[in-house]
Amino acid sequence: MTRPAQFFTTPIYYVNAKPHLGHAYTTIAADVATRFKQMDGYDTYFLTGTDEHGDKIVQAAEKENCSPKEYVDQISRLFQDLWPVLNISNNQFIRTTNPGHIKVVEQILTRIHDSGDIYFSSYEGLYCFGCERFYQERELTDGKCPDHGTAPEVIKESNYFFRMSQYQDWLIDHIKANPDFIRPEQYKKEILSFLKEPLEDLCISRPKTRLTWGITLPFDKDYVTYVWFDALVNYISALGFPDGDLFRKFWPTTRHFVAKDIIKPHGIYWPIMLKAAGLDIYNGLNVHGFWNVRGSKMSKSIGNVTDPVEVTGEYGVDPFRYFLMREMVFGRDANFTEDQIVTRINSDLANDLGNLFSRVLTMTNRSCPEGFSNQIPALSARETEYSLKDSALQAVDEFKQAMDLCEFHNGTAAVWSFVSLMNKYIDTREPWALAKDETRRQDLELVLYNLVEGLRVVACLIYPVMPDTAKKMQAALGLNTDNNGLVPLHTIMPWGQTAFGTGFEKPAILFPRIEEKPKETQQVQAKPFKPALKDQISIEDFSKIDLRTGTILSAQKVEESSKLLKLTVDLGIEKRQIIAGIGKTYSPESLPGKQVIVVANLKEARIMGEVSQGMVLAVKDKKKLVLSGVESQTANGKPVQ
RNA sequence: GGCGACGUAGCUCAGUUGGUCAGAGCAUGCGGCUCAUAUCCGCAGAGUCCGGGGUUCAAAUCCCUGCGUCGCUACCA
Repeated sequence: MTRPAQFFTTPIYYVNAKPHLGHAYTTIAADVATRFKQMDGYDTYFLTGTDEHGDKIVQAAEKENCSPKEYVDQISRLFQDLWPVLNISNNQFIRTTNPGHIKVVEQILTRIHDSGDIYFSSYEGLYCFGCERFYQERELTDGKCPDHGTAPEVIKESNYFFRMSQYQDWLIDHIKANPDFIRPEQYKKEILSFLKEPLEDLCISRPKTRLTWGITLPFDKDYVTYVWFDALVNYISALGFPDGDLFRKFWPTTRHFVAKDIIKPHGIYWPIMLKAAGLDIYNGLNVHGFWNVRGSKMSKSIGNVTDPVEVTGEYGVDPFRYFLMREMVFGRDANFTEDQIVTRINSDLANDLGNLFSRVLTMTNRSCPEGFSNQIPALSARETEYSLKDSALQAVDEFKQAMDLCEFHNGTAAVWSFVSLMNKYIDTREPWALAKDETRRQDLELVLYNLVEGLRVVACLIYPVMPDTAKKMQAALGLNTDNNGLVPLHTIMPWGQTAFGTGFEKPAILFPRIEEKPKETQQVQAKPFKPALKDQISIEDFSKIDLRTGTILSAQKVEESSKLLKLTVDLGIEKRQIIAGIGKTYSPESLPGKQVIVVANLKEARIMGEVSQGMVLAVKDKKKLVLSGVESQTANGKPVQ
């Protein structure tokens, strides 16, 4: 009998920054799903990798004084090195700079080009050669490039476009006909609502005069492909499209794990690309939410970008994986704080499971140093009264049901309900009392046997989330761990697999408690995961900025704008018109008379059709912008040092 | 401004298709046990399920509206 197949992927991560918590979560989730499916008898394949082309990479490489290839090698290495640390069991790590991948991208492009869904279209635009980019007319200042002060040239640029609109109705039908195509439900709704608007064709190329770090179009050597075909095709190139064994076996079973920010490319562009290329559509998309850190979205400027390497170093891999799976409702956003991870580790792992493991094995070791005697089955008359079997069975069922739906929080919760039940069971049966009464020797053994059996079930179920701990527990329980902790789901349940006549070692501590919580809090504040500041600049850099005092003379709303105000500012020597995005915090009437600090030598810009000759300084606090002024009234136009 | 969410006990949040849905964990208080990593077990708190309106025999759960928070985006020089 052949085993059913299951293919899981993570997105290929863009190598413009080192891995953070979000990357770790997606990858761990996919890993947990993979390990679960393996338990459930599936033949799995698990793919992750890095996305390495594009303009941003070229720029980043220039900054680092190295070639794009050297740069992407370096960052991609960080990802490749992280996964073993997090116990990720991926079968392959794909890079979009791999020759094999590039070849498949060319094939797909050729197919779709041949079938007529890629067309060439030229358009005229205003192009500034200095900036190497097109400008909209409203972006220009007096018809000139705001950066270079030169008139942009009207040039005709042509690009390749992917005709998506004709597949729109097909996609809507496909999504509706396959309820599992996009999960959870809320994201399916979101995609369908996107699809209510007509789809525009997708620009899929860049001329080599503008971008060289990419894959050359097979049908036009002067162009490289841009983002979509380059990146998404990794999912099939990794499997050896078009005729690899892996491709045939796994492709139809694909489930992609993605974060909610990239559902559009995955939920719309990708299926349409596949359809246009005449390929099977992947099976489905599992969409998860974002991790906020300490209450706000991860961002470099807030300084809360969380490094999974640091967290793992602090708390260990398994606790980290457990926390991520237990705390986030798959699909929704969740919050990550030191306090919460410490609480989870202490209460769920150390107190509930770790302590249970310890107390059961210590008692068993003491009461039955030679192991259980095999008279226990004879006690079947009392089995119902004493058994944990039904609860264990329920835990296994609920676990399986939840894990199948990627409801990892519910899966772990089901296991922990059982753990909690075992703790209650001990309280009720009072094995320490039984141990003092020789006449109740058999009752004692039965109670302990049931508990050891219960631990065995738990040790098997936690494998997808905490593979190391699963193995450790199984070893302590005298089970075979040749398969590194993986025990087939259907073999867990026959109750009574614990061997007779073999004693147990005194157990090691599974999860040490993290003590001194107040101290922890202090440490967190004293040592943020990452410094919040931008790179250092020299005094020369700073002196280039000409800051002056100025007084707002008048202010009015910019029409059709929600937060832009048009200010007239007296700089002493001259008056300036400045457009400022402070309309959410300040009303126009409240501004005249206020003295502010102005960046006086900022290039002119045109915003919403209005000229802006400078910028007023303001402090950004969440969405609020608070103007920065001077401590006491001064003359206008004075330099700020 | 547009699009999308979210607003449930002190805190963090569960509550797919409306009728034991008023819940869990943590924190707090009291009580119990002593096998165990000072762990475990039991009990308690009375929270207008953001406000208002509507649909319904019945709504935290559906519809409308108001307020608040957040994300994306547009116009953050």
